[in-house]
Amino acid sequence: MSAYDEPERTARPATDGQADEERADLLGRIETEVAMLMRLGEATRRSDPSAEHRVLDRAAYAILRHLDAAGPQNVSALAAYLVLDGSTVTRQVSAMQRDGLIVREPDPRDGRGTVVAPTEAGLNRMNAVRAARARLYDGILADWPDEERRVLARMLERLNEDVVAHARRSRANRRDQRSTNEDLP
Amino acid sequence: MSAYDEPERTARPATDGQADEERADLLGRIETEVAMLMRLGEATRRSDPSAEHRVLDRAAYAILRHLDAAGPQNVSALAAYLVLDGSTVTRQVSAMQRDGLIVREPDPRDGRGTVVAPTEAGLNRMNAVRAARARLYDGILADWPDEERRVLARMLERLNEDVVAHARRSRANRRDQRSTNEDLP
DNA sequence: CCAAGTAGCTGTATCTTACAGATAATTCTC
DNA sequence: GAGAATTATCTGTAAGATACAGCTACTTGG
Repeated sequence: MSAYDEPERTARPATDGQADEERADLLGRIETEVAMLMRLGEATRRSDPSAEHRVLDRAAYAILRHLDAAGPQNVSALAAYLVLDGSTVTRQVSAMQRDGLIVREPDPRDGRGTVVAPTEAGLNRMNAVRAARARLYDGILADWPDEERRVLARMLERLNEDVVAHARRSRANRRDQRSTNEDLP
Repeated sequence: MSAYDEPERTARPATDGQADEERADLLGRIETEVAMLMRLGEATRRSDPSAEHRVLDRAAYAILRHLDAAGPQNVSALAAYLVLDGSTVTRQVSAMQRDGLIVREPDPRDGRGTVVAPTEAGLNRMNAVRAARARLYDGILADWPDEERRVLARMLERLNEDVVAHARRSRANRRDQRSTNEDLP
């Protein structure tokens, strides 16, 4: 955890000020664009005239996708994968159960746990939403040649990997700090 | 709504089925990653140990950036640029005024309007946040060589342009529909 | 000068998520 | 094993971000 405290870069060869500036500018551009993209998220979904986006909450969709891809899971595993608080997953899962999208059963291997599995209806709904979103992005990226789309996909995948990794690291850090603080009073 | 029942792909020229499939898969990947990135937004900001992110709301930051880049503006112009509802901007701007980040003056050229301008304090705050975010992204992208970062920035910029264009188009569409409907009854 | 349109504001509602605390079950330690 | 520490889930509550509908004040085109 000490690699974390250090701003990771102290004295630096003064030689290459211009390159440094370009690096800083790049970060600024990336930061700006990611912020914009995140802010636009809701607007984009709402802008989808096909209304399919309304049938699944953000987290619900992500949960179904992950259950589909990785099989039945308990709440904690979902929360960890999705970088969400357990309480959030619990609530989403409750709503999804009410709507018949998933089933919840006690974990046979751990009496505290609950295993969540998608239902047929849940998977159908997910696929419908997925298709609608694909159409939406096909519209947004109408002018992009395939090669560019491939590059975009690759970049986003790598970015997300690193964002997730970073979020997990920081979250773990914060947990540690909290429990350390609790010792002090 | 009938497109909904169909699993999205009926008879289709069998000629190029493979390329089509790859295109669909690409869209799926992009859709997945954008959704994930948007969902991660809050987590990422919260994960920033430097806490600067707390001092500015999402929209407040975007507003200051735009005021900085494009000069004083009235509320509507800000809303249009940021793809936000006017009421949202109004509220943000009120809070920002309370906090001394911007000043609001009647528009000399239009008695209905209000011109919003950043204060020194506002710009300082924005720059602090910007720097903190740049640090954050430098950490997230620690393993990325400059060339990759450049590609990422370019891709995100183009994606956002198209997302914004699409959101505006759809928004206009919806407005038209609404007013058309109003005529009917 | 009046009708139609526009800018901004306020009330209210929705969605998404987190943190803190409670409960129950599990695992570790001696 | 008995008690302590840990973990999984759930519930209560709160905060942030944003939109839509309706209001007032102002502007503008005939």
